[in-house]
Amino acid sequence: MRNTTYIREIEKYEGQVVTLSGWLYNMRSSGKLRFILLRDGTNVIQAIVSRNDVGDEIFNRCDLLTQESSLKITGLVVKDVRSPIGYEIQVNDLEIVHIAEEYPISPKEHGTPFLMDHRHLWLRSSLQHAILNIRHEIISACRSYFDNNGFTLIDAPIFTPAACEGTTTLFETDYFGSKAYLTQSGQLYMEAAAMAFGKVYCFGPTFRAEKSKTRRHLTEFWMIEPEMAFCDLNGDMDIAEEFLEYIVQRTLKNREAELKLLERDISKLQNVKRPFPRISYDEAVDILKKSAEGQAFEYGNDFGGGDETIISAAFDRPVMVHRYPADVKAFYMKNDPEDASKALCVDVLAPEGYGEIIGGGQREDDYAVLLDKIKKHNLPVEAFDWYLDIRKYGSVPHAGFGLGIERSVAWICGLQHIRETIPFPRLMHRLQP
RNA sequence: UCCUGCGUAGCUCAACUGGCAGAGCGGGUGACUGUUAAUCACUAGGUUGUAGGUUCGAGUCCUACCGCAGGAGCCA
Repeated sequence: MRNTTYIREIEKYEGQVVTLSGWLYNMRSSGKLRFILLRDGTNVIQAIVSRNDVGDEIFNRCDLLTQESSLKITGLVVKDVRSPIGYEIQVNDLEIVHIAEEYPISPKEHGTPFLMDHRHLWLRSSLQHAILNIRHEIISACRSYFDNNGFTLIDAPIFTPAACEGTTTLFETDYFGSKAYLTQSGQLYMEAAAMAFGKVYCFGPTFRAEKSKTRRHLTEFWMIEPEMAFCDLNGDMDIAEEFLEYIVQRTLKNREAELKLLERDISKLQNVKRPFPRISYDEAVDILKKSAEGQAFEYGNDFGGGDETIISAAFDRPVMVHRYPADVKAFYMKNDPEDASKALCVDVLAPEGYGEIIGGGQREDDYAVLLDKIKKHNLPVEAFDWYLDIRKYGSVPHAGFGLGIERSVAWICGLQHIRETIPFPRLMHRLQP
């Protein structure tokens, strides 16, 4: 058993009799007519059942149908200007596959906690369907970009023996009697892989046990992390902006219908073209100091969510902020040779207040300096033996970055909250479904 | 962890200063041959988050707890 006809390509079948399989999205009745909205995962189409055409037995079957019941409809595909998709089905036959119990999600308003409790059903709704289709497009574009530019996919492990960045809280698990942690970045492994393959990337889930309750945080999210040997900070920024331009422009091209359904202001995305502005941390602080709300900012700190919004509001496309104070950045960042207090790092801030979507930079490639940094951060040196080895056997300048998939999806879709950008979100207060 | 707010029908919400527990949607029954979140009529549906307290009387006031939402810190 296999479907051959989907609503997405219904225009190919105009004037023909087809069988569609799907679920009842909604039904209206009018005397001896039944209007069935059939959803098949690719789109929704209206099917008209007339008592005079199908006879009493098939017609009465319609009245057994409940919202989200599964069914097969056979009928003639006809053009109709009243239809949102231009076509409808005049039904000859209707087969019920399963009568659904009373469906909890009605076509009217619901609150997010209720919908999240029913996330496994909420996925069937049109807006969620659009968001996850765009997520699929973005992930597909990310992979295409790296695959087409000479990068090799190298999967990083999920279980790790120690923190990549000492500051963040990790999820701890029992690993045959010893401790293991869920990864918060594949980067260290990508550095090793870059020395073997030149240009590599990994794409996988990432875990943060921070008790963050904001619209920008998940405890489990997906990150794509490229790493390049023989690459400095400028080369890193070149790749980051070309990469971002590619995924945004490809999504615009292939997912116009979904973006329209989400009422996304497309013009904001059309601006996402190279070159992106590149400003230093010091210049970003100047922007803050000139703004009304940012004057309280203390030089030397990392930017908070509100600070990032002010900085990004000064530009009409993503802005790359480089050379933060080394003290607020991770131990593996290389210091700027022209100003040792700064790190050769870059954060890409999305427009419209969506915050940091990319973080990256040039890595420390000197053995002695890196060892010193590990010690200064109070990290266990033994756990980083293998990582230090990379600096012992043909060390080279190298750089990379990580892009947060969900924050990117939220930005491109124009969503208020990150939780709808992933099929089954994991939040501080949500592990179900 | 801290700050703020919210818990009333399946869902979304009302209920004045403490005075009979309400509506819309959804469900059920019926009407309707072009409906677009269809419409119309009828109908069922409640331990007001939990436990105490104040009061003649608590959805409403007080205390504690539980759950949830937003924000801060931290980060992608």
